[in-house]
Amino acid sequence: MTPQDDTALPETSAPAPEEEAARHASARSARASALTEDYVEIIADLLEREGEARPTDIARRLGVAHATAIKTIARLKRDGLARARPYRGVFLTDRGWDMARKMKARHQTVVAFLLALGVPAEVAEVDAEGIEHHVSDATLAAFERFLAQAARGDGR
Amino acid sequence: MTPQDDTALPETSAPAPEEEAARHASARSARASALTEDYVEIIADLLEREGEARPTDIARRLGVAHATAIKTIARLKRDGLARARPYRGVFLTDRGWDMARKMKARHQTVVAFLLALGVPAEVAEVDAEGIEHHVSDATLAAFERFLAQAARGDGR
DNA sequence: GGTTTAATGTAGCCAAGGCAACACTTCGCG
DNA sequence: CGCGAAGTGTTGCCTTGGCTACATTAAACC
Repeated sequence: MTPQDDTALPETSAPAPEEEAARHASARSARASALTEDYVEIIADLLEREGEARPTDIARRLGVAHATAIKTIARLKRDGLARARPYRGVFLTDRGWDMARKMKARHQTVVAFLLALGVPAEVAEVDAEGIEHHVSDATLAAFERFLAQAARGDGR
Repeated sequence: MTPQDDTALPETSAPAPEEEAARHASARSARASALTEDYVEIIADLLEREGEARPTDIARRLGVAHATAIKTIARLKRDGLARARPYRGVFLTDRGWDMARKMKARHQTVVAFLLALGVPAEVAEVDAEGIEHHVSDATLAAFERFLAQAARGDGR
């Protein structure tokens, strides 16, 4: 109940009301797509690795009950990202594949970036799972610049 | 159905099932706390800046209807993060202030880090809003190391 | 002091994303 | 070929986090 922390910080300037609202709206929307992106990414991975994506495997990978996965898959179908026929596995539409490719690249970049920063591998994987959905193209590009530079020998 | 995974592709290695599920569970739970953290952060900011935090202002900052804010505030109360009496504004408990301080520091670090990486200011603000909720202590520490190093003159 | 206006609160609706319980297909194996 | 196990699908329930519409309270201004 006591602020007490007014420790002479450079006092961030007062927020511009509309802009802050817009930022939060944007973060909310990213949060909303995050699950969809996870599903698509996992389905793509299963299709590539195993040749098929079964609801139970998807659920297992996500740590969720199979009923939940099936319900979400229905939404993916409704939204034109996946196709599926009863008992026949799940497939991606072209749009689904596009999203999957994008997310896979993004995931790899984020993980590589965190590792390059010195974050322990297990932590990097966990954090990347959350961060990847909130990284804009501009920030992703900055990550890549950093990686390229680090690869060039850190010297710059 | 065909394993075929012996091919020694440089491809990311097959996921460890339980671990991946745990990672996703972790990301889901971070997603769930994100909203709470945003509310607490904003309430703290309003209290420090204006001396009071009114539901309408909170709602405006978040870009949601006031009814939504009020409902969420009730949840914060239920969870022991805030206190509020009808028509008397919202206050934070000690736990609420703890969370607020943590999130504020985290936010500032993430923004500073992105800026240092060369991300444009507006983008950094937007991305930070999403990223800050998914950055573990270890990763935050890595961000701080980077900042310190950059401050020391980039050369290292 | 009464009236208008702004803020606050309440109610009811919706979609998402969880779950458990139950029913129905498929498929592998004896 | 049949049967049982594993996978799939359905149902109904819960909580969150949005919304609108309406009711109520507090504050501001004659």
